[in-house]
Amino acid sequence: MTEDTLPVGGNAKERIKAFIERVENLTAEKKTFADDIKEVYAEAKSSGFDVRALRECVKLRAKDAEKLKNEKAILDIYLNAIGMDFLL
Amino acid sequence: MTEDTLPVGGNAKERIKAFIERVENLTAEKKTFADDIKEVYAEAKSSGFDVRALRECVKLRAKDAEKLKNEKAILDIYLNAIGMDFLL
Amino acid sequence: MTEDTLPVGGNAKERIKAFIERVENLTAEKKTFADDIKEVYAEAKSSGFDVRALRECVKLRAKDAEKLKNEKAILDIYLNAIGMDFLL
Amino acid sequence: MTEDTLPVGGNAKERIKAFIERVENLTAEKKTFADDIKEVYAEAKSSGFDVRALRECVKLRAKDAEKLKNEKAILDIYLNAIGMDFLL
DNA sequence: ACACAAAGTTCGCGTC
DNA sequence: GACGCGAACTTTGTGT
Repeated sequence: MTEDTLPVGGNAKERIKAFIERVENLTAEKKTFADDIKEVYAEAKSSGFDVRALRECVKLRAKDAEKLKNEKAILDIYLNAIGMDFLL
Repeated sequence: MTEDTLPVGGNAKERIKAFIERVENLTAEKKTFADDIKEVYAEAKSSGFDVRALRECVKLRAKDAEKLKNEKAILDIYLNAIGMDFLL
Repeated sequence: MTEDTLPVGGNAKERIKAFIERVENLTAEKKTFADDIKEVYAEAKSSGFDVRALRECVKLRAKDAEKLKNEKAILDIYLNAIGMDFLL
Repeated sequence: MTEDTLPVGGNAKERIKAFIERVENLTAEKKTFADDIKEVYAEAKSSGFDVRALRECVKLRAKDAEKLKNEKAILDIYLNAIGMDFLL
């Protein structure tokens, strides 16, 4: 019925279903943690902390410190060039 | 030194660190599952299946069937209007 | 002051500023059209048309017809495999 | 043929086509400028400038200076809290 | 609070 | 093999 675009065999349907279900299960697990992360930020916010800054910290901590220093050094040059020294 | 933008108290630093670490831990867990999902698709692909179609199936299954039918009905009208009947 | 990360020369600052301003001007123009597009959709919506379907049509029209037919054929096989025949 | 989901009238097809074509034309214009922006960055890069920093400058300049100062002040507090003082 | 829309990030692909 | 390009997904912000 459907040759040529599928690794034929009578069980192609079953295999397709199996792949999809595996993805769905994993996606559900993943969502769990995504929701947990949101909760943490919500808790932080309701405690008076700045969520934007927290997110930024997380992002920065995920990067290599040396690379970070380099990038900051370069950016500072450019910021100075355009007169935005107040961000240095 | 830093009052006013933080829920003061000498332990603000510790609380900030705690929030960030909780997020980082959850993010790591989340990444685990994201990676697993990729592996499933990679396995499917190397088995000869079409990853794009699989992804689309997953996306469609996540939606409500009735809503899906509705949307398809409307889209078909529009596709017909612009002469793309071969997609019906 | 800034050696090594910049194509030196006393006018590096000016060149940086010039690049940035060129980008900003082009960005402003680009935004004009982005806004116009939004207006078109808003007008369509307020005329009773389905914006989602319109967006989908635009996306589909931007693709090659042959490729589109192929993709649809494959997707149909997969949808059939998972019993979502009502989307065929 | 298609009543109920459309602002009926025999010219619904024409109106749909018109909306889509307007969007397509505007999209083409928009793409022109997007391409121009890329060219500017490419030129800057081939002149030895740091594209990442230039993009960052553009982004920062688009924001309100006061808000920027505020955000930086807050972020600095948080960075200090987590011991990333080298980014101050 | 929910959905829609916008932005940023990531991934896969084609090119050189 | 790397680089840039374009598409897709995720996440964030907003408006209802």
